[in-house]
Parts: sequence; structure tokens; C-alpha cells
Amino acid sequence: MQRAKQQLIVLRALVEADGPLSARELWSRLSGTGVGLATVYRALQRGVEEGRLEPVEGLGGGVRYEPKDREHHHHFLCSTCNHAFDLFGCVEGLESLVPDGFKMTGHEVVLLGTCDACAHEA
Amino acid sequence: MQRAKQQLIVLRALVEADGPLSARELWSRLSGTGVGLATVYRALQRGVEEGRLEPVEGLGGGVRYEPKDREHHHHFLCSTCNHAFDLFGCVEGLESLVPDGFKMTGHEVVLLGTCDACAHEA
DNA sequence: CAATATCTGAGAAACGATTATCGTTTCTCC
DNA sequence: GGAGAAACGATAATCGTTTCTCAGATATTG
Repeated sequence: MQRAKQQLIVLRALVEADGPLSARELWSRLSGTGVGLATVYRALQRGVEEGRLEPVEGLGGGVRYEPKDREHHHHFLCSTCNHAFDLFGCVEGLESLVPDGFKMTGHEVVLLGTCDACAHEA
Repeated sequence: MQRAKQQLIVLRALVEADGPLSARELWSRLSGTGVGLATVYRALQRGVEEGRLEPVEGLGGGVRYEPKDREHHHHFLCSTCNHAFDLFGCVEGLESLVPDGFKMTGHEVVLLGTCDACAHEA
């Protein structure tokens, strides 16, 4: 088996994904490549250290990761397949929610529902 | 020690909170009452089963709970003290983010930053 | 008050996610 | 090609969270 490029395989799979992936989601997409779960974690950890990846929490169960060079966006979480999709665009009216004395430095928006594929099944 | 009302103590503490609490956050607020962590989990589990409580995920680390009878609202997560605060009001423009074929059934908005108390320290 | 069912706190156990360890393989550089 | 560094996959160890177990306390019913 070829080595030393396993971490690149991991990062490439993340770049090609249409949304943030958890370590295990990523690993299951690499079945057949022989890449071990430990290597997936190593690639994610290094990616974050080097500033290439961004950990994404708040999508139900565990941390997911996405490339850091994406434009500002949010996510859609399918409650059937539990997959997270990138959504481009943003919302308005956030500032009016902030209480006096609080300082907002960022925001997250998650839409919940059913993705296209899952809506057509059932 | 008085018994049989321990679960009420737990639920009351949750109602009085200004945001959703995790099991451990709730428990630490009850130090001095003698209520055990297991009882906190039991009260939370029963509260959810009976429809009184709502689990809230996506606020960084573990599930939090809040009374289900609150009006539609969102949360502010202080990145210093890690406390979650309720925010009343909502935002506009969510529908435009939904991709074709997807069906949105709900949404979550989390504002990140520093709460009033933490902003005045440092 | 007695019999029974429920509730409780403490700690053990289970669980999933992540990290550390190990012997081996591959890479880099000369 | 060879030496040393780095990366690899498998699996064990760790960590925080949640659930389970158990003996005793409390409430309920009659």
C-alpha cells in the first residue's frame, strides 16, 4: 500500500464533500483505501493546527470539520440521514437579538429538515 | 433529608435559569441540596418523556435542557464562561437559504461572543 | 402501624469519542 | 543503497458523559 499520502487522501475527501464531516463519516468514505481511523484523526488534528481546517460544532453529535477557505456560510442538517450540507448566503436581523452589554463575535445558523434525497425516498 | 421532591427541585432550578443547562451545570447549581447526579439525570429523562423539557443540542459540548413551554427563541453562547443565554426574537431570510428539493422543518440560531458579566471582567 | 411501591444517593459500569502506544513500513537525504 | 525521521494501521488506554445497580429511605395505601 502506498504511504505518506494518506493524510492527503483524507483532506481531499473533505474538500470534495458538500458539507462538514465528522472523523467517522470521513473514515467511512475512505473504506477501501485502507486508511485507518487513527490517520483520519491525525490528518484532522494537523489540518486544524495548520489552519487549513475548521472544526464545526453544533450539528448534532460530535465535531465535524470543513476546509477553512470556504466563504461565510451555514448548514442544513437532514434529520433523516443526519448529513450536514453547506448553505450559502446569510440572514439579517442578528444584531437586534443581542442583549445590552453582550458582545457578539460570531453566529451560527442551522436549518433542520429533510434533504432532497431523503425526501424522495420514504 | 426530605425526599420525593428532589426531582421537583431539579425542574424548578431549570425553570429559574436564564438559559438551557446541561446535567452537570444543573447539578452544580444544586450543591448544598444533597441532590445526586443520578437524580438530575432521572428528572431530565422523565421531563423529556412527559413533554415538559426539551433537549437542546448544538451549544458546544453535550446536551442541555430547557422547559418546553418557552416561546420561540434562540441562544447566546458566551465563549468565556460557556454559559448559554436565552435570546428572544428571531431572524428573517431563512427560506432563501434552503436548496431546491429540501424541506425545512425548523431552525436554530446561536450567537457567539462574550456575555455582560465576562465582558466587565478581564 | 404494616405492607408495598417508589424514590434516592453513591458508586460501579457502560458507552462513544478521541488520543496514545506499538511494531512496521515508507520517505528523505545523502 | 543505507540511516534516521516520519507516517502508518491496529488496538489499547483515556476521558467525560450517561446509565445501571443496590441498599436504604420515604411515601402510600388501607
